[in-house]
Amino acid sequence: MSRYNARTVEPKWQKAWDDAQTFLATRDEQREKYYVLEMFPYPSGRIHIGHVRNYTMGDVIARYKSSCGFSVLHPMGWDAFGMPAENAAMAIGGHPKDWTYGNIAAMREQMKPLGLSIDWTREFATCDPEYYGQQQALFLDMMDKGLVYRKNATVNWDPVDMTVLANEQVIDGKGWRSDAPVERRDLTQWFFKISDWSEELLGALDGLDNWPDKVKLMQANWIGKSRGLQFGFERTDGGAAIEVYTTRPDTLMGASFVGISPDHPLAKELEASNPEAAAFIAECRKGGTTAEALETGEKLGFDTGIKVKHPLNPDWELPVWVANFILMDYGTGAIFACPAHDQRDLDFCRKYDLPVIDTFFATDDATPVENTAFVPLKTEKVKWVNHFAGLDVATGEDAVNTTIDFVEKAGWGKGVTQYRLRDWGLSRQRYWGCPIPVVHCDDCGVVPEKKENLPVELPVDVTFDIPGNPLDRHPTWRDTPCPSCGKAAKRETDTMDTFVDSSWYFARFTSPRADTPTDLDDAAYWMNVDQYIGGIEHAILHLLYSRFFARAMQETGHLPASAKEPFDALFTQGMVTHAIYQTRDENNRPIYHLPEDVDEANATLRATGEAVEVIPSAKMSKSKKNVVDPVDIIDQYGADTARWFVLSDSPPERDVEWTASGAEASWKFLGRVWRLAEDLGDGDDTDQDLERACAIAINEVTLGIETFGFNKSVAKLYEFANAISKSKAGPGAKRKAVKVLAQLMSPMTPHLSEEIWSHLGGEGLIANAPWPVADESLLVQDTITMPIQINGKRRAEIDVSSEASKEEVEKLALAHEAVVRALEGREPKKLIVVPGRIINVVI
RNA sequence: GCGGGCGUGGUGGAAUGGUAGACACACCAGACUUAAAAUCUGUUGGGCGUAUGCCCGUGGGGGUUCGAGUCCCCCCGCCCGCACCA
Repeated sequence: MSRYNARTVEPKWQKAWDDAQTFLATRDEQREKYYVLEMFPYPSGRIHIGHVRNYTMGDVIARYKSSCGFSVLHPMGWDAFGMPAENAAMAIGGHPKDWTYGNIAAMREQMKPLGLSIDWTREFATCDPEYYGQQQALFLDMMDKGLVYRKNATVNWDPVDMTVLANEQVIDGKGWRSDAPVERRDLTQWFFKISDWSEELLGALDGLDNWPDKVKLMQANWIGKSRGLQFGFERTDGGAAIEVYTTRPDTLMGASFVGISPDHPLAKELEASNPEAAAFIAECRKGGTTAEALETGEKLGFDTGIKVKHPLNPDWELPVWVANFILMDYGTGAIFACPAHDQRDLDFCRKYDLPVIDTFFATDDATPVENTAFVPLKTEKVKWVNHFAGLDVATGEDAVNTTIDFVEKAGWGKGVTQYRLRDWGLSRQRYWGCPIPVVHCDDCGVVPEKKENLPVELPVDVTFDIPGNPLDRHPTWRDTPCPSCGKAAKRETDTMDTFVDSSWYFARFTSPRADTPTDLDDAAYWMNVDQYIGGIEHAILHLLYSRFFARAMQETGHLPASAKEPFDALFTQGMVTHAIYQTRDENNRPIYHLPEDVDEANATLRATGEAVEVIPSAKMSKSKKNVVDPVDIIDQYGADTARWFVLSDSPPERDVEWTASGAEASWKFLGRVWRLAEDLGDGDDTDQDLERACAIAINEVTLGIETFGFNKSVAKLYEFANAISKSKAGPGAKRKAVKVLAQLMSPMTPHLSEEIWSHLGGEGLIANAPWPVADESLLVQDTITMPIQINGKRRAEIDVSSEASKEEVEKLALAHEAVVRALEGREPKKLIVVPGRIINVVI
């Protein structure tokens, strides 16, 4: 008996697939196409076990669909621009380009042994000039269609390094390198007009039937459509009225002050004239730009001394405050605060001693608000106090609508639909990205580069020894003649957000070498992506931007109308986690230990026997040392084991914890399957039970794959393998069953399956064999077992004919000993029979 | 802070509102072996009971239902996102 040797078997079959060009995607109008795509990786340099999970899932789908007769496209590429390459250049020297391409080569070598069914002829990296040149062409077309514009926007500014920082580089409000407090600063930047598509992007979510509800909900909330009231507060000093937008106009009688953003025009006016205001606003500009920083930071206010009149009572004056938590980007940048029904407003009013006025109460409790705002659901009925449109008891929803109608009739405000979605700022003041292909000319203004001059390539002779954007200080690259008038002009030195790169790569895969962004015929054949797979962390930005880009590409003639929604089905997979092992030093600080240094069973260090603390299931992180390297796993057990393990146990959308014992168990199982096949004889014998087990396995494994229940498919395959090993059937029947087993396992463990297939004399490659079909006639059962509940608790079960009528089942149930005993001669209060399912006798 | 999700034995998990714990890990027992490994067989949610069996049990509390892990409300914990990380 020879042991299955993955180390020799796996490369053998990978070569066989390569030689046969098994995974080459070809346009075949005779066959239905299937495009499966996993979110492409950032080339960090090492593949991560999370990559293995992601790509294995896609590979299962791709191989399965291929067996089902589809013409499959399953490509791979690299999301290769971004900050880490520049950081590496700063930290260890060298060039971002060399670092990136070196990493790509290394990762490709680590990925290939996984045996993924990828068409590697379509591979590209977003930092290839061939790719980003087409992206520049696309950008120019979008410019032409008015989808791009420039305006001022706020960035994180490091006053010591004199450079723009990404949010990630701001730690507790300080620059990550300089440790200097970060300031907010305005720059002129490029924007995509995604907000024009708010309604379209929101409405079209309804059609995405094969997207997770949670993702659609997150996107809908992100777009944030709301209906509210916009009106002006007149100033007592005769200055321009302050326009506010509110989604709760019904609470206007509870207004306590008017608040404006530090970036509001009025605030800027005060900044120029009032030193105190200027000092406060300067204070507000400290710290990072994230919504999280703004909303979790201390709420600060400044009383401007300006007063406005309440629109319903000219004698009622409200103070105007500048408040640091009001965003200029949303609504009008000004609000009125109603502290009784908004916790943030309440906290602010208590802090600055501003009035709190209740406008409604719960229907059964009229306790005035103290330190907890009363914020019922908008659908809940509440009792109003002194509502100006005469409301008594009504829901918040009704109150809002009634109020807007009232105000519109009275003529001092209007109902307005707002979206929270902001335009997409794509400018980055960094080197390692796609250059924005425009030129700034003193005479002509902003001039698009000519298409024949694309790609605008990044210069290679740059250094990263000083902070800032090397493009900015590269005269020979920056200085260029104006494409329009030919006079000396300067290139735009901003590069594009890397989200731009990933917003259309899926379309490029349909014709990766085309000399236009896409080839419309290829795009029409391959688009849409039938199944997209990636992490939930991309639920909003990447997926929303891609949906926007698909529409923009349609407007600019690069995608057919049918590809408006680029991803027909989306699946968001969980992370691979691992326990953290730690001991403590004399100061009780944790010391982390690598998994291989720990005896898992006893939770002790192998070297010393010292006990370790085990923190289960944490995100893998190098600093916590809880990382397993897929390369080591493949070396030790082979790719099939790694693939089988990441598909086992945990449902794909949930996190899976990597354990050494689990990997070991997967490896043992695959060995068992090989031994099942190895010494099989042959014959004409058949076995009814095994045939039935085959039919059940085919149906259930297939269902599992179709519904992303890979863990369930795996469990069914265990059952099926167990059934075969326990079966007393003859060699002919067993041989047939094992061939089906190999086929059903082939999307998950393709190498082992090929080996078994060829060993058992299967025809050609199993990768090309058609997916097995269950003999439905074997699945029909004569009798079924039904549980009997008494008052909802299971007390007995009966076997009934699968064709028995409801009445017959009732009769049988009532005659059952346990039921008779429980009834004690009484009639049941109720008798529920769910055919084929359950019987419940209520006494 | 806001938006979204998750929580089931010692562990990973299974369960169209219908027998909670499939399948696997781990543990324990047995077979094989001089021995170990490997392999094979069997037991295993907790409690009570000689036993037919009974009680408890899906993060905590409440509700809807003949019936709730599943639906609703409140709370706790953890995870993801928050627009310049990818």
